Amino acid sequence: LAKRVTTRDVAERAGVSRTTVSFVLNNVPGMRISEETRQRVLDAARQLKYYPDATARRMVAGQTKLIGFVLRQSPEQVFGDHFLPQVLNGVSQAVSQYGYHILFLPIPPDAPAEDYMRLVHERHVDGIIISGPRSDDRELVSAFSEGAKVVLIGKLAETDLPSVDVDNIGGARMAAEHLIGLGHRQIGMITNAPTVYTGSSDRLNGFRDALEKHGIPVDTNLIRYGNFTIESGYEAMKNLLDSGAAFTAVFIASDTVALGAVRFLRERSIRLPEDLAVCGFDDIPLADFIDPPLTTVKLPAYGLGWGAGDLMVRLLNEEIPDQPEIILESTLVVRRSCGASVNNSSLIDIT
Amino acid sequence: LAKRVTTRDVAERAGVSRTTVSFVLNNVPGMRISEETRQRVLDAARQLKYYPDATARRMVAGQTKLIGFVLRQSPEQVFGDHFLPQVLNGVSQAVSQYGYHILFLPIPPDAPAEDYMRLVHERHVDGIIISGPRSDDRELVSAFSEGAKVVLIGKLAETDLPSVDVDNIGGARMAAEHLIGLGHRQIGMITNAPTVYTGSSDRLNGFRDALEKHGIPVDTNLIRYGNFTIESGYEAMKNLLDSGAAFTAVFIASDTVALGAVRFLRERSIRLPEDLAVCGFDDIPLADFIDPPLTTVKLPAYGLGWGAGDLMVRLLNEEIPDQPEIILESTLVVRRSCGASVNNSSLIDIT
DNA sequence: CTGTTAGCGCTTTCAA
DNA sequence: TTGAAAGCGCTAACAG
Repeated sequence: LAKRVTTRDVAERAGVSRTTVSFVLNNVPGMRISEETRQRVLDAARQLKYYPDATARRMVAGQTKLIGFVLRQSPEQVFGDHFLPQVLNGVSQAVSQYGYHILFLPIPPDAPAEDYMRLVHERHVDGIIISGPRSDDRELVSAFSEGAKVVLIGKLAETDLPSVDVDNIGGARMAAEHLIGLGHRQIGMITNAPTVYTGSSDRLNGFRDALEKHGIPVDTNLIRYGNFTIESGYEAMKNLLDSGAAFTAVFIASDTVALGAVRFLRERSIRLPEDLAVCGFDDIPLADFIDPPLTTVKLPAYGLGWGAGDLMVRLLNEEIPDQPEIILESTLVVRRSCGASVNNSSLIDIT
Repeated sequence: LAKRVTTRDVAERAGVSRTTVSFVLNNVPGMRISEETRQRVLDAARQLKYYPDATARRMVAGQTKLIGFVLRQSPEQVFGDHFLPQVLNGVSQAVSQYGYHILFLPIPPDAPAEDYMRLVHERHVDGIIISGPRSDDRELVSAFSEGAKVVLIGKLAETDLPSVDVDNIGGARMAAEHLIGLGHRQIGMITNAPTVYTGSSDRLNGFRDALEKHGIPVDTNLIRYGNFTIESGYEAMKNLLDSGAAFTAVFIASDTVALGAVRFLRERSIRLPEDLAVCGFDDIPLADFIDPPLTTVKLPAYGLGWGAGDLMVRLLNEEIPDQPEIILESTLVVRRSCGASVNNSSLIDIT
């Protein structure tokens, strides 16, 4: 590598001091520099192909202009993460206009929080966005109260850290009401994950809400628990069906889990939606392609990322966000797995 | 924010100089420090919760320990990118053990190369990995020859930049031979994208190779061109079918494009694989779930990322890689869309 | 209008 | 075995 060109070189070439170079190149306001000197500096910089050194700038600026994006997921989860590209893109777009870059750090859930807290302690980044925080990531709370900039994607129970999340309760309620509106009264549910996850218990609660609101008793025998995976959906559905309980519809709080359930239903030759109505959650890309296309709740993935990025920038600017906990609306996407009339058959409507 | 704790504070507290602090904390070899002093320093650091400042370290080390991952894709492409999570994970795993972090930067294809070259010029990063370089990203070549560390995921025609890519030719050949082995002689093809993309023309060439090798004339009338999207597959298949040409199988060089094609075939009530055998490329997660499950060519997404990360680390260590152009093997995943006998029905085999 | 000077926090010769 | 001092490249008070 050729030796690096510094302000010193530019200054020498232009016959001025390093300060002047800095002033000219940064267009420091209030610093009136003669047009002639100015040009000399600019020319010298161009000829020498001078680029300011980011690290040196950070050193003096006291900030890195880097935001850590911590993905608290196991590699397997990451692989199956249909939203990551959108979320990442959202974050990136939100912060790039303010001069920030994204430091991407995948961390398995079983790794100690220390692994990513180092990012903030050692000042690799100005703040961190944590996607999928674990409920025992308590370091976050103390770090935040000590001034660290932290934004959650998802929620951490019993904390008031700045966060962006999907309206899981509302989304689940919407799904359940759709089923109820279609005339179903015996509705089963399979959660997306164990209820230790806030998102899971929220979806379960939304489901319950809707039933109660419509005077339908919640039957615990119709509830099963998924675990993120396709397999867990297969097992849960098998278990639910084999229990002998009667139901005409199922709300499955994860499309991925629903995939497994649908597989099992196919094996048993149970037709959708004729024999059983199925409603999912997430709207993964597959949802529109399985047979029948799955009615589900669409999550605003890009918005999640954008919201987190935007919130972080505000935090970094010392703005006190009026609303540090952002809840994003989700929308019901009606396809054919519930039996509702759909005029835009996915087989024809290509968008 | 509380004032930052520096080596000075630790030194003061331990009653030693900053130098000693640095020696102790970094375990500098050959520096024999009395066990007592050593402990005093360690204690002081712990009590003060001292963390070395990453930026300051970079400043003196002359390297950032950051690797730029540039995603040269439009936002729409990013959204539909099923491989990104795996690739990112691969890169991250490969470099993290060497102390590197990933700087993630999505850049639309129509943005000037300058937008990401700044990363290397201003030394935000020690090197960049470019996923999906544009054929006119020539700055990369000159930058590389001037010592910049660059690794491509994909290929840049007529250059010998270090790169990691999939064996598109071999993969397409494999797909075509599978079809031929099944007895097909009139085989159509829909490309994944215009042939200005190296990957596309490679897949087309692999397809041709296979036919020629088996003495089957290549019929240009059976070739159509996709454009990354589902819609383009729909149109291409429609066009191919309406042309009146006769064929019993189609090789579609992208599962996404194949999705559109399959939609059209369904509309025309053409059964797979009875009426027409279809083979895809990529093995996107959906491939196993559409009806019938799609036979396709699986790409080593994680390996792509890992390979790029590993290559970058070697470059950074000034190792001259014996093989700067890595070509990763792809594998044929036989499902049911081609009519081959499959003992692991996806409806039963849950993995 | 421009230059001198003092750091940012750390590592690392070189002396003591 | 430890400390003084220089310096990474830049910015920004403060003079001149």
